[in-house]
Amino acid sequence: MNPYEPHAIEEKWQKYWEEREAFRVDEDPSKHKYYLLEMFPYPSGKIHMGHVRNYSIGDVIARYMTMKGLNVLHPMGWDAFGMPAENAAIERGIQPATWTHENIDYMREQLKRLGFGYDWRREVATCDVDYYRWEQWMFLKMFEKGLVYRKSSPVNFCPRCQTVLANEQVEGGNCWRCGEEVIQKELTQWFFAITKYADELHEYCDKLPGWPEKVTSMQKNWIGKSYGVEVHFTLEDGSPFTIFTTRPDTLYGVTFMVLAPEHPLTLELSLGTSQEKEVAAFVQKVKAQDRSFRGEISLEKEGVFTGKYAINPLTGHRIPIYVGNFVLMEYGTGAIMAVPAHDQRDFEFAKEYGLPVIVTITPKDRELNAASMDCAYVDEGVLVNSDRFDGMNNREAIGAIIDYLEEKGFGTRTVNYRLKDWGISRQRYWGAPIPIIYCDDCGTVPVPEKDLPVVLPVDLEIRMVGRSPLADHAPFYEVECPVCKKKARRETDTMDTFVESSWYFLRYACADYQDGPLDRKRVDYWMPVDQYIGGIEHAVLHLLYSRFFNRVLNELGLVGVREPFKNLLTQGMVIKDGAKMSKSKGNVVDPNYLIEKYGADTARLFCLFAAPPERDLDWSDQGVEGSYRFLQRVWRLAAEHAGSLAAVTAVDQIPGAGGDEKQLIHKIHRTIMKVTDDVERFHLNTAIASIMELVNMTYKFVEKGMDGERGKALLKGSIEAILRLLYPFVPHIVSELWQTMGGDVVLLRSSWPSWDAELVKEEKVMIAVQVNGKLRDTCEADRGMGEDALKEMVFGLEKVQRHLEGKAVRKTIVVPNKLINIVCG
RNA sequence: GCCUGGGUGGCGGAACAGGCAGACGCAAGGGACUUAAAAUCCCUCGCUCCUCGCGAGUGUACGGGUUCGAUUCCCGUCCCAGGCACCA
Repeated sequence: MNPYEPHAIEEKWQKYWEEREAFRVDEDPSKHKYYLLEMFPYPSGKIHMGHVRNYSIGDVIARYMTMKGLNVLHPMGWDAFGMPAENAAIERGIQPATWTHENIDYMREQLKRLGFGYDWRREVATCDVDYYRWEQWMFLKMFEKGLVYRKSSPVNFCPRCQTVLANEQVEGGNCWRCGEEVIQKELTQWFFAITKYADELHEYCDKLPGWPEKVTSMQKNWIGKSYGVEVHFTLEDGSPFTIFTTRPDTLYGVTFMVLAPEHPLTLELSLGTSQEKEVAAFVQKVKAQDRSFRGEISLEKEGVFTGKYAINPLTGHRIPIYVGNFVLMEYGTGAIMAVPAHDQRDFEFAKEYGLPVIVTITPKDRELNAASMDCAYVDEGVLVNSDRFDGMNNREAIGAIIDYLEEKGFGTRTVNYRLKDWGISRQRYWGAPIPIIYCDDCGTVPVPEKDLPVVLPVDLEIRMVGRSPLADHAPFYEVECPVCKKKARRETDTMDTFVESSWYFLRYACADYQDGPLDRKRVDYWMPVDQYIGGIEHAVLHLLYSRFFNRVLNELGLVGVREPFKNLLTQGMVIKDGAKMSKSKGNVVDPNYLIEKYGADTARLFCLFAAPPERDLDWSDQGVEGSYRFLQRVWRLAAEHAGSLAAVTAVDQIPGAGGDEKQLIHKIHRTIMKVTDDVERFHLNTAIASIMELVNMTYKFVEKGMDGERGKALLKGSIEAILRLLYPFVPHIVSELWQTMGGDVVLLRSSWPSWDAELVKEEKVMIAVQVNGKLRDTCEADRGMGEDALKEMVFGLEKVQRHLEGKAVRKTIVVPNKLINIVCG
């Protein structure tokens, strides 16, 4: 028997797969397709354990689905634009393009050394002109449709990265990438109109049963849909003053109004009043504070009276208008009605400035006293002081009051979203150029389609100056206006790299297509992605952008489906010593080291066995040893008997078999059933555990001595089942052993084993025997034994007798083939 | 504060639909083989108590409830992780 030498066999089989293009796949309408996708990596330099885990899970599913006979698309590519390439350029004087491509080449080799089966013909790198040229094309189409526009607005800016960030890319006031505190800056930039799809994106969250609820609820939360009403108050001169509220049931309790400092009316209202100076000073002061500071929930509520009043359309009351630091311009109308009795924020503000409190909702069990309240009452109750709505439950009142407002023309039912449009301009070099030209005479002119692509020059010096190096590179920005042919200037910002990752999964379907962005026919064959696998960190970023982008492309006629990802699996992080692996923590395990020490199969097996995919994986060096030991055990089992079993025909059932043979047959079939079921549900850790059990039992079978030819045939049947079941997890060692045993490796790749439902059942079953719900004994019985026979047998047991002593049996519960519980007392 | 998850041995984790809690693996302890070590194989392994047995009790964050029976269902509490958060 040869010893298990992972390196030699892994190299051998990787070469074999490569030479035969084993994972090449073509569109074949006669076969069922299965599109399996893992989130593509950023080519940062080398593969880390998170990738190994993600791609190991994916590879199991891809190989399993292939074995089941599906036509499996399993592609890989590179999210290749981004800042680290520029940083490398600044720090080491290497061109971003060179750095990126070198990294890609190295990482591609690493993926191959891990034995992942991809159709490499479909590889895409987003920094290649052949990729981003189509993104520019899409940008132009979106421009035509009004889905992309330019505006000046305060934006999130990271001083370290020297660029703008989308709202989704700010985490608790800090940059999602580098952690630097984000500041606000007024900039003109390009936006994708994702809010036009806010409602649909929200609604479809409930139509994605294949997604973890955690992710859809995070997306819903992010979109932040709230139902309410815009109420038209008026100023004393009769001009309109509209606010948004979700609580029209409290309209009779309004005692003041508050405007956001940025609201255009704020300064206007105070003009000519005694408050003018004070308001102006307040607005100045608030604007000087940065947004993360203003967002602090603990921030003291402050405000100033504007000098003007509004009229409540329901009551006709004259209500003072304030400006306040806690009202946001970006949400609703930038103005609110304040009901201190039933809103905690309003309550705090009212207390601070001595404003009145009017109770309009009372709880069922007590009276509220406006004068003595120490916090707002925000729960359900019955309306009071509310004219015709008195006595109504406040939940019902919401609808009733909205109806009344609409009838009278005082308001309009409205839905508000927290989601903002997606700002995509980045003042960075290493990204896809935005295909726009600015002309003094013609204004903003899109680059004509025939002039695409706008190629990113790859031969300029990269410096850290707070704007794109492209802005200093005349050969790029000096351009003639496509309309009037006069001198014009090209847009020098590039697109957010999340744009590239919003459609790469479509390009895989037709990566070589040259006549357009996507080959509809091929895209239609493969889409949607049947299973998407990646980290939870993209729950709102990438996954929301992709859903938006796919919809746009669907409307452009490029894709047939509305939702791109049918099923989503979010895998957990890889943890060591209680923290995520990171250079700064010094707890990184290098995949190269693992491959060298144990081989790729062991690395894969450990990642899959140590925890279920969705959970965080606690790294354990001893656990890796254990996985290695298991593979050695499998190796010995198969390799040792390969010779003596060469001439034997494998069987997995023997009519009339008994004893150990029967037990093993049963185990083989039950394991096949269990592993199939587990893999379908992504319970890969338990799938491996049950294969281990079968291996253990097969060893025992060998030790007990096989019964001649028949036993050998069964042993071979068991080993073959083990190898087949193990193939998706550890394909190198299995391929080698399969070949050693004289099997056809091509066949192996398409033969997931099936089980015989009859053989899964055991004829003898162990019955748990309980007295008053406590386990007292177990006994063996024939499957399907009648209740009476079973009772007779069980009542005869000594331990049962002992616990029944002196007690009367009240009843007996029998769960067929499982349990009997005798209730006595 | 709100929305998701989650809490099971020394550890990672099992238990699919309410029916033997702790599969599988790691670690630990004991033994076999060996001149020795490694490797391999065998045994023990939730906790407590005792008369050490074919023993008793107890045990899935905590407190209740439903049930013959609850890790699983219901109510309440605590803790941990992630997300959102003056969003009107």
